[in-house]
Amino acid sequence: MPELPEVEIVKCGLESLLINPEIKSIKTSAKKLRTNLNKKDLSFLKDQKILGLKRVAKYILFELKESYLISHLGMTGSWRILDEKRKHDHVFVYLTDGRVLVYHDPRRFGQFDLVFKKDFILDPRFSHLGCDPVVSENVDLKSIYRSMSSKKTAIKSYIMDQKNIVGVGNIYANEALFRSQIHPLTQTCDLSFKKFERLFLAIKQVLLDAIQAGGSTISDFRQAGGSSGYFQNQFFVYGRDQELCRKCSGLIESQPIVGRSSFWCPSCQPYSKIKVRKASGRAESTRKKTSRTY
DNA sequence: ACGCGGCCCTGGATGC
DNA sequence: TGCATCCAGGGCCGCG
Repeated sequence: MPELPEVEIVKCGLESLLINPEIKSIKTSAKKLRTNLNKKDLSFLKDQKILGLKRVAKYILFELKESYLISHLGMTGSWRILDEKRKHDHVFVYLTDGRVLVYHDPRRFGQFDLVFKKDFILDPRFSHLGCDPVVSENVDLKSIYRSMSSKKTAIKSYIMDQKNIVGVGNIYANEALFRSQIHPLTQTCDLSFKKFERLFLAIKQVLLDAIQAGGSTISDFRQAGGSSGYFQNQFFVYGRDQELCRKCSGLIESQPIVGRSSFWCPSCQPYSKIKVRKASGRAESTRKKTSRTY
């Protein structure tokens, strides 16, 4: 299930496969993906040179002269150079060097689109994205924290919302919360700045570690080219319900949070509401100090 | 305005 | 063995 690390790895894999490539034509299967290229797009894409690849959040962008061919892997999307046709192959990119790049997606949650560069900035999919913990420099944590504190939702759901922080899906949200010792149900308004800062660093680190390990391979994810990642061997909590915590040997617990399976260690991630509350005078002074310090 | 549940979709696991 | 049911989840939509 591709989150930021997996998408980054697929993008890098595609970069290495596509040296000086030119699209001859693109064909699609009749099956519906979440969004498909239409006939007009397909005719526009003929004879276009691929100038480069970018990753924006969990999207892969094939940079063309005036436009971007957008690919989102959804849950089970993958790219490979066509060897033999397989069930669930949906998009075939015929290159002028004779090779065929093929997009495979059993669950068909993937998306394709063509967006002109001039329209890119206004595209609602890209205009509301939060910061990218892996590539953004000088992230203004204070301002994210201010906006977060005014909301009331489970922190896990908050960090998975691409409007807030991009690239974090269910696996890495669980793992980052474990690393920063925060219970996933903690309300955003109850989290201190210090804990949020710790969480943000944990998110960044877990994403970087996963990239380093080649991503996580759970059932469907494959790198461009087909090899597996091995970050799944380093999970502390994800998918480990009722197993022993690798840190304290307590039992990992699990429960859906906002519709997504969530895992935590109750002793490493105690659920508490410790925060500097705004109501009291004492809290107010601490709050002032907080905003000065950070 | 914002938070949350439902939905899309298929393959694998589980239950009977 | 074979069929039915459930579960996984990224992002969009609609409801309260």
